[in-house]
Amino acid sequence: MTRARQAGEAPAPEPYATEAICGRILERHRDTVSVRKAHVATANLARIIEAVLRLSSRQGFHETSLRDLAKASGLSMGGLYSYFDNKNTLLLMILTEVAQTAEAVLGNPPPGVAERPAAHLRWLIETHLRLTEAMQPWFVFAYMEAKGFPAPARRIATEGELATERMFAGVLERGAAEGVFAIEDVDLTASLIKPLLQDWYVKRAKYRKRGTTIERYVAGVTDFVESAILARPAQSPPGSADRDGRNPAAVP
Amino acid sequence: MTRARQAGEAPAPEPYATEAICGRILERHRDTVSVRKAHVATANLARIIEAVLRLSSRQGFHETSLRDLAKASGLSMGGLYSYFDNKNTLLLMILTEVAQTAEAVLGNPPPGVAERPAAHLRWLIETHLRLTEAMQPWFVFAYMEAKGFPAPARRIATEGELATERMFAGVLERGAAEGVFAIEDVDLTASLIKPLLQDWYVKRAKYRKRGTTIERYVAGVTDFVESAILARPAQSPPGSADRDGRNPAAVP
DNA sequence: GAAGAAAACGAGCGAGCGCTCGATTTTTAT
DNA sequence: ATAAAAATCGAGCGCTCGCTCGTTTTCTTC
Repeated sequence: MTRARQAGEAPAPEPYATEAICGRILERHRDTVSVRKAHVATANLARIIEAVLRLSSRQGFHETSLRDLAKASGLSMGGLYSYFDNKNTLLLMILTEVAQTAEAVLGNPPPGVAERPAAHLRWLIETHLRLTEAMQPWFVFAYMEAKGFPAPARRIATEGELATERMFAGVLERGAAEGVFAIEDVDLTASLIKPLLQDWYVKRAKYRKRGTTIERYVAGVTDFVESAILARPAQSPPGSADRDGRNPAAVP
Repeated sequence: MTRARQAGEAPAPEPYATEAICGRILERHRDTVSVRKAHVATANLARIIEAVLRLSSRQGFHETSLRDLAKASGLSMGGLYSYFDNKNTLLLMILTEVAQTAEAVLGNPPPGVAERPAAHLRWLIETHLRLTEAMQPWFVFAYMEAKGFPAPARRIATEGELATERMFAGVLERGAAEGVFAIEDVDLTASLIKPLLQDWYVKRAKYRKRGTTIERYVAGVTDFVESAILARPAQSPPGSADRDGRNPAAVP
């Protein structure tokens, strides 16, 4: 996904800065961006996307008019259309970048990790949380704005989600086969881990207000998940203890 | 919240049918609804809300025009305005109903349950899941559409969420004090349980496609949470096992 | 079944939307 | 310095939006 930089160009010190990400977007959309000088195009695209992420987080993408966006990004109405051919394309640029980045980062565990399910699971949790922290506005946007759009945009978002869920399911499967994890339903368990990770960026404001650090959250989720699924050799299987409180459902 | 019905009126057999809920909404908004005959108003309000929930789930509330809504509900443009004074009020009607129902149902455990934390936690999980299942379109709407709206609507939604989270924190706190639960950080754990419950209605389509029943999901979440937090007398505390795979974060 | 009240109707209003395109400014090359 | 090319500009177009209000239909009552 990330291409090697040309010699002489300064190496990006911060690969998840808006400008760096927009460089990658530009490569993927050279045909829709009519501005040819790369550094100008990258800088302006970064201002546009920074603005659209900020405005959309407040009022939603649909409710963000191109006039608002022009004002916030410092370009004119017509100027914007040098960077995308219509508003939907702008949305797709962001969604595909998020999906591709997530797949590229989470799909490449460091050597030695993938072989040990317990370590791999740990790495997936921590890396997922740190990636979404570094690109928080992007992931929130993808999560919130994917709904209610023409099929292609929706597809990209849900496919991306399923892809990472499948990574978790794969690790759990291998761990269960090796006897490291004790899991009844692998797919369901993978489904339950996903929202624990999404909560960190979807409800970021709540955790910020409480002063919860990412280190604390990583540790909390890791402990929670491991306590739930790690095989405990000298003990009865989970779910068999404390079977008292079975109450009739209050809702018919 | 639910008032006693007048004698002679048929008792509602299904308290979470759209019509029944709309009856309650009507009581709360008698002043904004100009139609005076109760059964006419209830029926039409139900058709309006059923339509707006359906259309919004596809395309979002903002993107649902009142012309679409008029067509889908079988009323005219002007007719709609006999039931709300502006589009925002319609949104607030739904949000407040969801928040009030959740608080009323979850805040009233059957006698005997609230005294035993383990049973109370179980009841909260199952009741939350069954309530959101019975009112799924309502909860999805509240979750998805609360963003990007004037402060009051946003407030209602986030307050409702925090209220139920506090119920969980309370139970966990009591259980930890009694030694039934082994929990390091009660507030963080309560925060982690919430998204497990929300996932059931937010990603309902995924679970439907997989054929996951609500019974299966209730059991899965209950086991997952209990395995993570139930005190295990004859064992080392959670988080101390398998501390090998600590890897450096891949994301700076 | 006629008269009054209640409810429903839908064309029309101003405003704001996404998008275009000829004019203008800035950059590059000679 | 100047001309060609690239980039930017912003008023204007057609359209849809939320909302109104005089008219028509339906229901109630005697």
